[in-house]
Amino acid sequence: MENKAVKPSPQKSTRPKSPVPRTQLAPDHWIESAIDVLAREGVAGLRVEVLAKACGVTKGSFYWHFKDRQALFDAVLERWKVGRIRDIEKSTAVAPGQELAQLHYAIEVYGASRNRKGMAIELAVRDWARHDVRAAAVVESVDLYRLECTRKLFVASGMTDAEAKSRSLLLYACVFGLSLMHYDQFDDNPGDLKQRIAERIVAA
Amino acid sequence: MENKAVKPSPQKSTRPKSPVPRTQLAPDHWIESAIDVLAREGVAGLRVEVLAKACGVTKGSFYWHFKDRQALFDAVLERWKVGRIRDIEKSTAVAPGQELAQLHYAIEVYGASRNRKGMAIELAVRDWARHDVRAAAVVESVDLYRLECTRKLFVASGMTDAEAKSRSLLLYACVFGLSLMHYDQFDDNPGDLKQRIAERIVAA
DNA sequence: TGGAAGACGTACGGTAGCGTATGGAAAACA
DNA sequence: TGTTTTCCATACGCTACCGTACGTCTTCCA
Repeated sequence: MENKAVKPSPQKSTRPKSPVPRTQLAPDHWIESAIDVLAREGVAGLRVEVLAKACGVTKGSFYWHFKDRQALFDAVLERWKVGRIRDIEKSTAVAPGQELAQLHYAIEVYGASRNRKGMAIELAVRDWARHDVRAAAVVESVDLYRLECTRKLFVASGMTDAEAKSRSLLLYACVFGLSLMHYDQFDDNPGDLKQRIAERIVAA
Repeated sequence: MENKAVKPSPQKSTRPKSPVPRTQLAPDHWIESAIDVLAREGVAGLRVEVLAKACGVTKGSFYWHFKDRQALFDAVLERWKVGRIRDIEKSTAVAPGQELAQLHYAIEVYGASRNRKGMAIELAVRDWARHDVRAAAVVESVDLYRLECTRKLFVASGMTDAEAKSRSLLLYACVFGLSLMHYDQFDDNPGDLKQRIAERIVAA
């Protein structure tokens, strides 16, 4: 396995066509690939040589684009943060009178099975935040933004500010908490359970 | 650093007094130490040589008591499981008429700052369960037991079974979800927020 | 067209960790 | 007191990483 004098092999069968812009393209590719791995394996899976193999290159490329592993971590966190804030803005902008419907929609979206990867990233980042102050700071800022947005929705639907705050916190706590639990055997109609929970969170 | 011909040093200054029962004592010590590390660093921190140093011994001891690393994992999961079930039984046994008070107490206990380590273990095990089927099975059985116990409390307090199920799920989802979130900056009176949330979960 | 910079491959040293093999001390036992 | 069993230490091989040094190819530009 060692000292294997591999032939040069100029064409590594990867990179079949990308003759146009070589630069400024790779960093994004690294980050997106890293977020994929983050969703599947958590931050512990973000290893330089593994990512390189997943990208079809070697470490040489990585250390050209990033100072070190921590630089990739920072880039991943930053991209996650801006992505979350953009999504929150998009999903809490609503016409007057539709606030409660929008809150229901927000709850449903997080629990949807099509959003499995998004929730996996969410949980991975939160677990990351339990051991890393940088990740914790990002999670805190995202949480604050989310809580503020849904608080405004509750206020717009007629609640007091104190009540809106507690509802907002309840909403996200429940959304993330549900994704932590294993209740498949608890009820044969989980859709009904979720519906009742959403009502309890949103309804007056 | 290498090939350091260390002197035998028969007395390693550890084990100052334990002349009574040598056997059958170490395995528990390993498991308890492992759970400590689990709370602080997650399952990724459960490394044989690190644990050995924390216990004041070497790997030799570990591999005498455990077949391999997975055996320790299994032991940790088993101990956590029986500990959780014992606690649940203790905290959901209640005199008739006190069901709602007991539910409030359960919510408060999980969020209490004195229970920080317990919640850290809880989150570590749940993150573990996202990448390991054995941990997932343990979490599932514990969740099922918890959900059943609180469901009975809600039923005993006069709710329908369907409503009790959704409340039970809401309770634990919220408890675990809150511990995932960073909302220190969201409100200057988190106690009031928690109180309102608990009311929303429990009250009719 | 020839050199310079960009982008990547290869090889190396170093660390951390798993699991095994083996020796050795202490206790239990006969 | 001698032997066996417990229990642990030491040393070893192996793998997976991180980060660096350096070589190589391509592309762009004067």
